[in-house]
Amino acid sequence: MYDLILKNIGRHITLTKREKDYFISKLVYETYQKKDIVLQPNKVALHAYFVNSGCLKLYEYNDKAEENIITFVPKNWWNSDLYSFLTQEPATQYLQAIEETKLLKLSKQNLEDIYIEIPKFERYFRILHQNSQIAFIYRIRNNNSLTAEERYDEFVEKHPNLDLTIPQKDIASYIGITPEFLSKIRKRKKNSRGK
Amino acid sequence: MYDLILKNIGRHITLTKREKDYFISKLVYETYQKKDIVLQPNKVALHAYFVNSGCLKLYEYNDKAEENIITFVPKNWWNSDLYSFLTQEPATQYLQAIEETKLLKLSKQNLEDIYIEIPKFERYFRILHQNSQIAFIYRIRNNNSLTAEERYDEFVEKHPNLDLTIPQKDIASYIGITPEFLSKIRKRKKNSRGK
DNA sequence: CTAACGACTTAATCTAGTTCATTTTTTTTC
DNA sequence: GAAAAAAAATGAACTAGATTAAGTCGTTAG
Repeated sequence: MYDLILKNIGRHITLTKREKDYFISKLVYETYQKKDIVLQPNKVALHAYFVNSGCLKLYEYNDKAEENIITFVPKNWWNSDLYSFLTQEPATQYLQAIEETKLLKLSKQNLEDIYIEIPKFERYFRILHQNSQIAFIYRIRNNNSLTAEERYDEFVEKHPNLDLTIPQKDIASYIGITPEFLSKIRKRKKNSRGK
Repeated sequence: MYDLILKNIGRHITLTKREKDYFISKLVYETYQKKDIVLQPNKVALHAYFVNSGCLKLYEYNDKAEENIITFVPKNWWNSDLYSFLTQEPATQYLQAIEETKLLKLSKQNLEDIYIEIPKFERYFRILHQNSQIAFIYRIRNNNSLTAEERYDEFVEKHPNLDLTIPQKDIASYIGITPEFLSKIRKRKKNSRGK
């Protein structure tokens, strides 16, 4: 149950048995079914979530009432509405299970305690945020310089498993196009492969 | 000379006099003139840079040989080619002064030493990366759901000073449109204001 | 079992933004 | 301060992708 998260942490920092136990004692295990909402706007993001199995999507509605997928949160990743979690103001983002998903949740208060008790965790999360920042820069670059088709190719390459399980419209939203246009792209691909 | 950076750090962590001196001893002060290149592809990003005065731009060329502005780095911000800095592989990004700019540079090795000597710095950079991540998510959302004109408005609102000093084509690149179209947007605005 | 709802497809039409080519303005350089 | 170079403006033609609308499957709930 805690293997995955401990292994994840172990890639960046080394913990003693006691520290591991302390950390784990701060986590709460939860299971969500497909389409269950983990976090929603107007509630405060009291927790950060680690995906032990399954997958979440993080999204928001824009002023045109369109669903806007910010990112998928697959197994072995942390996420939350980061701004809300940081400031403890109401969230603007939804976090929702796209399949049966098991989470380990960590409250803001417990995390603050952990930072004090085991400062190594500052390093752990520093590295994670640093990596995320790199990934988001990469994505902004892609959005600005690739065509929709190229972005789709990248997505499939990066998440070969997700391409099958998640609704196409969610992929479309993630790469910033309409579902209709993604459908067109796929058709184009199928034809050019077929000939 | 070190006031700005110490004040910046002081917003997140508290240092003793000795720690401040230690930290400062690891920094190197440098002045760049307008258009000087601070970092370029195929060199390794050996340093992270703190802008003490002036402003940098961080950009990359895509495969169509177009300049792609990732971000501006104004006074009081850190930056580098983060991926190269992290892995010590050759950079892919340019870091260039857009006006006379004074930098404090910190080598990867010195930073590693600082993390060991003063672990509080893990916290400092954890918070900075966390904030950056939030800002990049916000920008991805804007790129996906706002029109070019709305993005331009946001840019001007957020960087009222930059709007005047940097070339229009750089703003266009930052918000992900062609310089011609930005020119058109500006004309439209001028006309609608004038009437 | 079937109604109904959501997801996907298709196709016609439309438009925000691009491309290309030319001219004007501003900035740089010597 | 003139010449050269870079940046900005303008406008016409074009296109990637959006919008709208209709039709086809699946899947789920009753």
